Amino acid sequence: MIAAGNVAPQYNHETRKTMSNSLTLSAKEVDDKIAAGVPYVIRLMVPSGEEITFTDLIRGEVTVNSSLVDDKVLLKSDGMPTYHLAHIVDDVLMEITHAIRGEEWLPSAPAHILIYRFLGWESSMPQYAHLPLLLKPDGNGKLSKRDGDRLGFPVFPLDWQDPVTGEKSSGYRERGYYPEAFVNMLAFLGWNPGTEQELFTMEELIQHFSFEHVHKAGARFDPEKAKWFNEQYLRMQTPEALANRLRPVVKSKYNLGDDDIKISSDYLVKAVTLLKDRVQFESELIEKGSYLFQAPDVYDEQVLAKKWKPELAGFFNELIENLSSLAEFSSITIDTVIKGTAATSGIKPGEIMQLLRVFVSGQGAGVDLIGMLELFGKNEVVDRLNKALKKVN
RNA sequence: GGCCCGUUCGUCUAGGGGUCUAGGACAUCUCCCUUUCACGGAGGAAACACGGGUUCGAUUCCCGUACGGGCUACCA
Repeated sequence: MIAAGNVAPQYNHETRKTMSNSLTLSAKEVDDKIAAGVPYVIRLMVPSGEEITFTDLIRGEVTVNSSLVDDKVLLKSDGMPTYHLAHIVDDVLMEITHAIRGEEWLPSAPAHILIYRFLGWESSMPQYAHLPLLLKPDGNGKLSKRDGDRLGFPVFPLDWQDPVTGEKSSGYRERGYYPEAFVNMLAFLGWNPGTEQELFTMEELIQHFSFEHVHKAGARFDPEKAKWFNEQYLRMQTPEALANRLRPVVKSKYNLGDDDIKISSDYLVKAVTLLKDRVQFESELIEKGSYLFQAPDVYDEQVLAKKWKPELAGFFNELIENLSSLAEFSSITIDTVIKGTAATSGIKPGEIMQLLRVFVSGQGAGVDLIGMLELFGKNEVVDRLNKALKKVN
């Protein structure tokens, strides 16, 4: 089993007879070489023409003829074991019951079975399960870390920098995926519960998982579905929890004081409630809802070009006045005032609703308008309206 | 190239001889809701790779072909 090996293509039961190794050299020659410090490796001597059968929990019985298995290196010339030897020793010492790994290990599994056998450890051999691989969303081949940054989704759980190449890869956590969503999404790539339930907690996953329901073919990764899982978990968060996590972000982004109303629980919870069902990530709360925390400086040009007419100034001034005189500033009273003012001015609500939204938020589309006005409160709304009117006139 | 594993809507998949007119989800399309955009609701389009068997009957079992994936390192 000892070979003075360099690069050796196809080192197996056939070719080893033609190589310089402990099988072809005399015992003395071998001893001399070792004594002389000639580097060597120790290989597994695979028998020829033997059927090796093992049970894979996912694929059932797999049979391979040993002649097809090559003489794997077990101990490298530096004395370190290869994975082939190491994982077996580890697993036996740790009393591992199930060896679950990717399908790329399937071809070397027969060699592993042989090692257990030769070591007399067959009775402590774990059960093997070879999981299907994750494939690229586009093109061919298995998913690799490069695909992630190329296509804009993470591949690793956490941000990671290759210590050798210095190459950086973004992680799920840093991209804002909930750990629960990540686990749930991953579990469904290749496995399914056999029911129509898709959202599983870790406890449910542990309870329901079974190898029989693992699909055999590789699964093409779908970034859209991954986002969908996160969206589902975001929906499950309470507005209070989201508000608490949003507070420091809003505070520092807009440089707010500790007692600023915009980071009060009341304001934040209402803002989050308005935003919650429109986003997939917590980071979008502030990206898509920035106008809830800061009055706009720019106003949607397209909407303005299409809807704004100088004649409307009178109406908006009147609206500001009517809103100002409101004793109770609630969605019901706000709604009534807007419709009422429009009616007395002979203006259809359709003409001014979107303008109102743009004046107050800068954007042509967004969260519920009336709810947003109520959230702002009377003074803020009046201020924003005056500011906007000054700008468009 | 050789060997191993696989193949149901665009994608993830259910289904394991008749109940399949093949189910769900993501994505997509239409409509409703909403004086916005989303969300939500309703509906639509969309698949058993192909060829041989076996069988009264194959998406389901067997074989072949095609295609896909993996392995083929003193890496895991």
